[in-house]
Amino acid sequence: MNTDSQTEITDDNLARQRLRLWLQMLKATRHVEGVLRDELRSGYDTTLPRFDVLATLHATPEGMKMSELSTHLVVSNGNVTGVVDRLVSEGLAERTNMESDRRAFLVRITEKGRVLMDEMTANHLEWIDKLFADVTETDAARGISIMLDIRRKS
Amino acid sequence: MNTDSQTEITDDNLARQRLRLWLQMLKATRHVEGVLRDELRSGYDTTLPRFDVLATLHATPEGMKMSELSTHLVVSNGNVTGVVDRLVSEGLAERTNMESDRRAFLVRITEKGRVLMDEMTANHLEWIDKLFADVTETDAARGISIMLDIRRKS
DNA sequence: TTTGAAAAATTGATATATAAAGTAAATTTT
DNA sequence: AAAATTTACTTTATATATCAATTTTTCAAA
Repeated sequence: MNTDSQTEITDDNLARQRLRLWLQMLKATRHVEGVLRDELRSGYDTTLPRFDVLATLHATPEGMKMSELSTHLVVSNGNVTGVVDRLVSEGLAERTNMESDRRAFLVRITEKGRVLMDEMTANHLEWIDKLFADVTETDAARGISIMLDIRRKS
Repeated sequence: MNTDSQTEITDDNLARQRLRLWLQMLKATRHVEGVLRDELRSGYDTTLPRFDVLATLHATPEGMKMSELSTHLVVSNGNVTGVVDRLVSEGLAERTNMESDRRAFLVRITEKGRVLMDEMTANHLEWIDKLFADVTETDAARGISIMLDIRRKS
């Protein structure tokens, strides 16, 4: 048991510093999402969730299961169902039945989706590069490490 | 104009590293939000957006305008309207007309809200402290600095 | 001081999101 | 192998979110 008052104060300060980091993460994330959302809407008439799913499929041309998509994007299962529904109706993605497991679907990007994403991902990289212009390579590496540390917990 | 091929490769690597940071920020943020959401629902039968607004009001007992709330939380104006509506109907927040500007409202936490938040914020600090347990004080400071750098852009 | 533009909120339409319940298929248990 | 679980996904209900349009007020300029 920790009964040392100096240590308690130190622990409390650390906790508050961690809280500050969390609040700043939230603000920064929402800020970036806002900019990306504007670019996607004005330039491509699409939304961030659709882009996120399609970008994932673009990076994995062999396709993914619905559950793999939701795990990768850290969103709920039902959420992915709806977004993929719209992508399919727009002809940008396709659902294929899996012969190995008839409960599951293999979701894949279509040729139309691939062509679109070839262009969009290049722009996306530029948007991020501008937004993160003040972040050095060292800081980026450190930031990535911190984010991984956070996600490792519970 | 940059025509040096070595520099181009370096720039490209940096851009890709920044993109990696962004993707990890998104994942970490969603992970933490998921944990907080679960705690708030199971422990207090409330939601993350409601908590975020109420926590802001709790930290500013003199109250804030709707637009100040939305700016602070980096969400849209219409969004805040709805969340505050529910907080008011639950008796946790109140709207007051501003004599200085009849277009605006002053939103304040109620006594009932304050009592509730006194307890919730303490728990919230603990949840974050656990989730960020692997983040040292130095890393937290660096992380905060990185987040501020990002938000300063555009 | 009247006109015009900007600011503060709300509203309505649409798209996300989650949670919980439900369906169907695959696995594990007994 | 029949029963109980688990897994993969969808569906429904509800709560966020954004955007665009609208209302009301304020502010600035002619």
